Amino acid sequence: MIMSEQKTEFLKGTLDMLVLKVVALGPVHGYAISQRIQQISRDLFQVQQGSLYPALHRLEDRGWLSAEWRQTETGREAKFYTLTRKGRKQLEAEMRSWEQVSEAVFLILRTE
Amino acid sequence: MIMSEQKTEFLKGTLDMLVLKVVALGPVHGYAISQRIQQISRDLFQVQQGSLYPALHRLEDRGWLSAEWRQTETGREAKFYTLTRKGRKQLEAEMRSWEQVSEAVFLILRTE
DNA sequence: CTTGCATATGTAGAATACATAGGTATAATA
DNA sequence: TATTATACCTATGTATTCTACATATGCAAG
Repeated sequence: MIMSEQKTEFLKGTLDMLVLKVVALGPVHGYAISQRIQQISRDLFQVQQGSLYPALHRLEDRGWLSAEWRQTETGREAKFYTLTRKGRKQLEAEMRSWEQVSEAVFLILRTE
Repeated sequence: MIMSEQKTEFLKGTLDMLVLKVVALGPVHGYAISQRIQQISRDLFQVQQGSLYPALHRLEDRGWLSAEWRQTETGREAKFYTLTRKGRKQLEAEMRSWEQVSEAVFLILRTE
């Protein structure tokens, strides 16, 4: 994941959660996932293909996503991903975890 | 860094910033840094020594921290770290970056 | 019709950071 | 005296991600 002209470190570990979240909005193929993440984040995040596709396979292997070849609106073959029930639970857990972490980080950053 | 009974992924990349921030509060030795991070985060974060000391050396190598052997209040020798000017700039940059990232992450998580 | 672009998926190799697990040594305390 | 808390350190393994590359299709412009 790239942050335009910025350090990317903070994103480590969030990719899976962000992908799960985008898929949770409805079945999508990989390419569209990276576009949506970029759009919603107002161009701050840009998921590289070399990060995205391994991540999708990883999430599928873990049973959090299921995949199916379908046609896109433009008539092309693409692999559409859907969130499984297990994936939804995982997403919820990760979101709770993220909130706790970001809160604790802010606690430390605010300390004087 | 450990999160009690939770996933640690989200912390990746934040360790340096948190360490810089704690050192910014005043000169401290490594062992105390890990304790403060744990205290301030209300036991959510627990920095392992195998993560902390390499991180301190990394930050020192980059010129963000300077180190000096002194005596602790209990009369023991310990390596006290101070934030350099370069380190302060780095910390400020990382904090700005973190805020942007966490905001963008929330943007995506909130999307419906 | 062919050139180029956006779309779409994938892998190999390297970099990085962190955790695990081990080690040394001293002061305090039981 | 033995154990615990303090205080430092490194070697190794692993997971994630980036860089770079490879492949292929649909469509529009010329």
